[in-house]
Amino acid sequence: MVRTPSCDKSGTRKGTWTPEEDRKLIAYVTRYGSWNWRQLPRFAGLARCGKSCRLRWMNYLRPNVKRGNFTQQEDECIIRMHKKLGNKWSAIAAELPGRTDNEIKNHWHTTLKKWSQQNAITNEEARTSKSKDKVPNKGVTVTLPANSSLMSDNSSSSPVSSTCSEFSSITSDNSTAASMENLVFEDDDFGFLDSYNESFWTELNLDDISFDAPCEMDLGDTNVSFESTSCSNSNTLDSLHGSTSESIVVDNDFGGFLDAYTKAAVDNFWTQPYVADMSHVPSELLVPSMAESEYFTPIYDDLWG
DNA sequence: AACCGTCACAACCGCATGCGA
DNA sequence: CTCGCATGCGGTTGTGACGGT
Repeated sequence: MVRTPSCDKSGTRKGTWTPEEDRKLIAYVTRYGSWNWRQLPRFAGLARCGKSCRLRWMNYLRPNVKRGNFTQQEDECIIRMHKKLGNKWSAIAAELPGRTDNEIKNHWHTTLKKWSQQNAITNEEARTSKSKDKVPNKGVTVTLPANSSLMSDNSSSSPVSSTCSEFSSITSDNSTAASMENLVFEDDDFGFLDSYNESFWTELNLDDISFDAPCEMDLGDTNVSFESTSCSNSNTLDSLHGSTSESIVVDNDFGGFLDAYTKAAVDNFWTQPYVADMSHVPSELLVPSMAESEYFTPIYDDLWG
């Protein structure tokens, strides 16, 4: 699942990002911001193109990126939005806080596309049979299969057919087509899953997932959790290089993201604005070899090492 | 145990778009 | 208006994991 690192002719690295590269990118972006992606790798000491840095940051390293399996609700939202918007992955991603367009796109192509197609066939068959019976058909129903990642081993008793009518089907009726953004999940909203599968919550770590609006700030309840259910590697950053067994859940405020690292960091380091006035950046930092210097290394060794 | 096909997903590539000079 | 640059977006590829034989 991991690409073999390689270099192109100009010496720019390609392929899988290493933990060390991630450290450098996080260190730079959290402190100075992404003021120019093309120039950033040079200043951050990364032998990567700006595009690659941006992609890595946007899809995996930035705060609020939610990892782990897609929930039933997310799956249904994706299917519904795709039906409505087509391959507008960024627009669909906007409806799913914490999910990236790339992740949604991959999930669609590997899983949901098939379901959707199968479902379309099923609906067509149902429509045909119903029309024979002269029964009105209201809207298009999308039912996720019981053997999905969420429905690992149960079938008829799946949440889809149980008490969560809000998500039990997806119709073309606009009145029920609320976006995920507008959905408020109370504890009870997932109550229907309680009787479903004991391993469900531990596998997905949904108890820490927040659907707060992106702009919502709640510093009093900052919730940052980096969880690993099976990986023995305690290095948080390294766990990013694991697969889907980890879920990284960060509430939607950047301060919270930074707070997660302050324990081991130099106290006043993180209190400085992460978007710095570059005129005050020590000149020695503004050279390609910056990251090879000792300037950052001790701090981030403490943070992640 | 070895092989093979499929799956999942990280990452790359090329084009589109936005914006300032 | 045009050009060039930076960024965003969607399609596609490459590779390891995994399950079946």
